Amino acid sequence: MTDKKYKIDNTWKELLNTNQVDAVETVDGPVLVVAGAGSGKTRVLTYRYAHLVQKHNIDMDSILAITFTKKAAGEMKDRISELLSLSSPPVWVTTFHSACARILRKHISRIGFNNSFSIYDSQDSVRLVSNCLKELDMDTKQYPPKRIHSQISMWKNKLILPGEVIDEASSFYETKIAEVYVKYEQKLILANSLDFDDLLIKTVELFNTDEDALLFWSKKFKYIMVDEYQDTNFPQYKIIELLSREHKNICVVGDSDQSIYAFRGADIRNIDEFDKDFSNAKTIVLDRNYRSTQKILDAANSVISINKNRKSKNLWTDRTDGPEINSIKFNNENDETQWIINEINNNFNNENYGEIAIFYRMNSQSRIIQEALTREKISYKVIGDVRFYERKEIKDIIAYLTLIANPDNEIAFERVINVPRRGIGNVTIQKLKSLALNLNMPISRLIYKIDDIDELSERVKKQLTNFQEILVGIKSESIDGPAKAIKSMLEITHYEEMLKQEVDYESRWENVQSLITGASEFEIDVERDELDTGDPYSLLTAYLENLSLFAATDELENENKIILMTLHNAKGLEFETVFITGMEENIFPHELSLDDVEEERRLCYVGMTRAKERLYLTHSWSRSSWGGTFYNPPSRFLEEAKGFITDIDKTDYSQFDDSGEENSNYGIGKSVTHEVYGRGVVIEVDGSEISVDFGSEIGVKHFDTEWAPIEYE
DNA sequence: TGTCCTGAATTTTTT
DNA sequence: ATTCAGGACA
Repeated sequence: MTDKKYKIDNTWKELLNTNQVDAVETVDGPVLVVAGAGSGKTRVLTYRYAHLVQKHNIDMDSILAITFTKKAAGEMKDRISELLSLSSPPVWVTTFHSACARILRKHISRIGFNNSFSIYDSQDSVRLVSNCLKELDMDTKQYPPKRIHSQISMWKNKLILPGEVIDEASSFYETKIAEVYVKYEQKLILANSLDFDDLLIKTVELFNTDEDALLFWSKKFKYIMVDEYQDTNFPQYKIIELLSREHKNICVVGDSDQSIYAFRGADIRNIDEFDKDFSNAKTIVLDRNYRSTQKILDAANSVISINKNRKSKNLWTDRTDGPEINSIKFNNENDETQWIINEINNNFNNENYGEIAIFYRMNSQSRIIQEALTREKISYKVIGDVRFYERKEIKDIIAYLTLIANPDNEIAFERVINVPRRGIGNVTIQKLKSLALNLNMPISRLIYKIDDIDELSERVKKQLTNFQEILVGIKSESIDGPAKAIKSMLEITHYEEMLKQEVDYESRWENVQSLITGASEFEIDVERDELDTGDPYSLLTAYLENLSLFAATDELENENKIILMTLHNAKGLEFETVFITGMEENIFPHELSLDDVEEERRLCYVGMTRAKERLYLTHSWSRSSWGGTFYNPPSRFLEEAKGFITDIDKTDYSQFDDSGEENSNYGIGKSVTHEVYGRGVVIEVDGSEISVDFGSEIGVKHFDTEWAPIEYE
């Protein structure tokens, strides 16, 4: 969609319908915009923003525009920048979490934290839970850290404190988890760190306890807009309620049919009760769909209408023409993927790949699609794929930087104290841990006091001193910013030499190089006036925050690449052609979500309504995962769309058969073909274990020749 | 302290 | 199918 530049001369009104214009022009007081799928919600929000700036002369620093995902925030920034011809995007068009991070960077000291706090991502948080369990002598089998963490997160989102949980625990199990919660909170404080939930909760706490801070921020933001309001949770509701107290110019936009985040505490109540929470609220309904054909709307409506307790909406469009929606059945996921690629090749070329999106329920489903696209040399982009930042080499480097910015970060410390190997083993770490526990100080602080610790051998003390010197060395160069910090970390720790020992050294080193590139770009882009000038490491801190809250891979540019993403990530976007894959029971709806199928159904509705022209729903008779093969019946959502979709049977479309051949003569340098990865070269043989290099895009994979689907050429 | 081996876990969705 | 953590052993 190309928006014309916003001009004050009212020509912009020609692009909008009456209700949309109303939503743009109603700037004062509470406004609820009920915006159905494809009703031009983003356009309304961006024009409203432009209108505030141009017509009402509102400073951009006084407008807070909140979206849910990093991707949505990026989209909105781009479109506003285009409308207003800005050279750099407005700072306060952002996600809840990063808005809160920014607020807390300024004022968190007022509630007893240090402004240089670290942000723990989910991985870090789960690790911290794991540490708590160990300290409490609890079995991680009986108490899986991941599940415990999500329970803790649920409590936190309801603003229930550890003490209250302890008091009200009704079972032994609950008491035990409550104890973990207590410890977890203590450890976070000790580590001067916040988890994702804390970013919201501490902001609420700040506003509730510090009148000045609340006044500062609620006076600052004269206008507040919140997108995807149906997905706000309780702390988020609190934050906007508090922030809008002063000016009361709060505009929320949402659609309860598209609420898909209940699993992380989103509460539809927030949007349903908006007019009770904010008195004299005006409601504007956008029910004209500009995106999809009637066929697509009919099918989507048919599915969503199954949900009970739903305020029914009447979305309409004048696009009565359009191709059929096909529901296609395959033998297995390889055929499914291959057929999709052929269909793409028949209808598209590299000029218009950008119009295609492939959706799936969970990220793991994307692997096979990526591999097939790579093999076919079709350019694609995976959205929301955080794996880059989860790679070991990247996490290691980030951990060093984190430790510079916040020496109290326990998780980062444990990660790198012996990476690269420097002879500090588990025994030493355990000693340091129990010592730290006794002294109630972060383990990372201890290394500055090693001379006072008698339990350690001279050799270990020397190694610890060495580690401390490494940190000091990196720190002195980190003032120049993250890129320099990374380079000096690599140099001082001889990290590359360690990587050279790995079989896939080259692709790992490439990752390191792109991390440095990203850091340099960040240094150019960053809003320097937003930084805390009192802190010499604020540039580094900002970079780290950017990493944990905005992955660089998340920008959705017009690159003419096929877009791959989860259904959750698809919200708010639109494409000419959409494939929704894996339409099978237990996949979608996912087997772990069967207790809330209505939410899965909304997710299906969101996915279907992304399509403008052409929608494909595909499913497989069999699918392999966990090294086994599973047979799931077609998704119930296909049945629910019956009458509006056309079934096609492609189970005779056999591109892949299962004839496995035994091979015995593997040797270094031989070419092999892998069923999934394609051609590669054997680079190492060790008994029945071989390593195969599939080139720079796929990298080196390790197989057991007894099992791997490999053939000699 | 480091290495090798075995067995278990992995896969829900996002910040 | 692949990776990872923990335990035994060098």
